[in-house]
Amino acid sequence: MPELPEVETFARYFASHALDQKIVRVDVRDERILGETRKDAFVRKLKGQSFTGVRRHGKHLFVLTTGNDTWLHLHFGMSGDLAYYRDKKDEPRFARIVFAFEGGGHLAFEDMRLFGLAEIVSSPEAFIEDRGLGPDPIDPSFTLKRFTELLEGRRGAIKSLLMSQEILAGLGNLWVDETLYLSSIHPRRPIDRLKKEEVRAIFTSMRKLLRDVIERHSRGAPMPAKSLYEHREVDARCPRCGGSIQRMVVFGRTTYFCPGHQR
DNA sequence: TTCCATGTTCCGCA
DNA sequence: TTGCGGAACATGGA
Repeated sequence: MPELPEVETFARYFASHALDQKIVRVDVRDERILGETRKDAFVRKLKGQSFTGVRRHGKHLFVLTTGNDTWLHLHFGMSGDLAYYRDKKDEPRFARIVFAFEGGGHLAFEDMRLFGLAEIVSSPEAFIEDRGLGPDPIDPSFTLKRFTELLEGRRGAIKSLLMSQEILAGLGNLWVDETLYLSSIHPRRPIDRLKKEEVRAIFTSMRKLLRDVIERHSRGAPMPAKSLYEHREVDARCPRCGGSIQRMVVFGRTTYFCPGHQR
């Protein structure tokens, strides 16, 4: 379940379970999760090291190791997850990489659909630069002014822009829909026809939503009953305006919205 | 059996 | 140059 709030949750999980323990074994169960990286090189870089800290940018997680200039980069694709456990019988079914630590703990990087990626990178900054990723929307330095600048001179549907990682890094299909639902903006609204106060509404709703979802994940709390998330179904009744939830395709993705209040 | 899935990339077309 | 539609990737789950 990996968009920005989920990856932030993974980052915290990683930090609270898997830091400062010597990696005694690296089991790559399916090499396809390594992308272009060769398995022996991957194992050589990590075995005998410890993880010492985590960082996140958008949907990307970076873990610093005691090796010089060695960061583990994880992307969770559509179905990636982390699981820390001591007893081997608790290993997840779709574990693709298992790190075994001195002391008996294990961290599995699981990913049923294999769209995820694990690789070694020299630094998060270099990776972000190479990939051309946009700013992270909950970074303190990301302001309404910067958001407004991102929209300048652009055309097309607002949903497409919010989904584009080179513009803004971290939102995906679910939380873009939720952001626009909260902002009362139609997913296909042309960017150049957004009023100033609508841009502000999107910015505010997006940041509040992302922080709220992270907080809910940390408590294991469900989304509010009035969220679109709980009503992603054609003809469901909109809990905000009583309208009828509809579905369409935008940016190649199934999009739920309420035509009653999203204009 | 068929459709759908929280992501990304590549290609062709306008 | 920008934006968009479609397909591909891999593997379930309903």
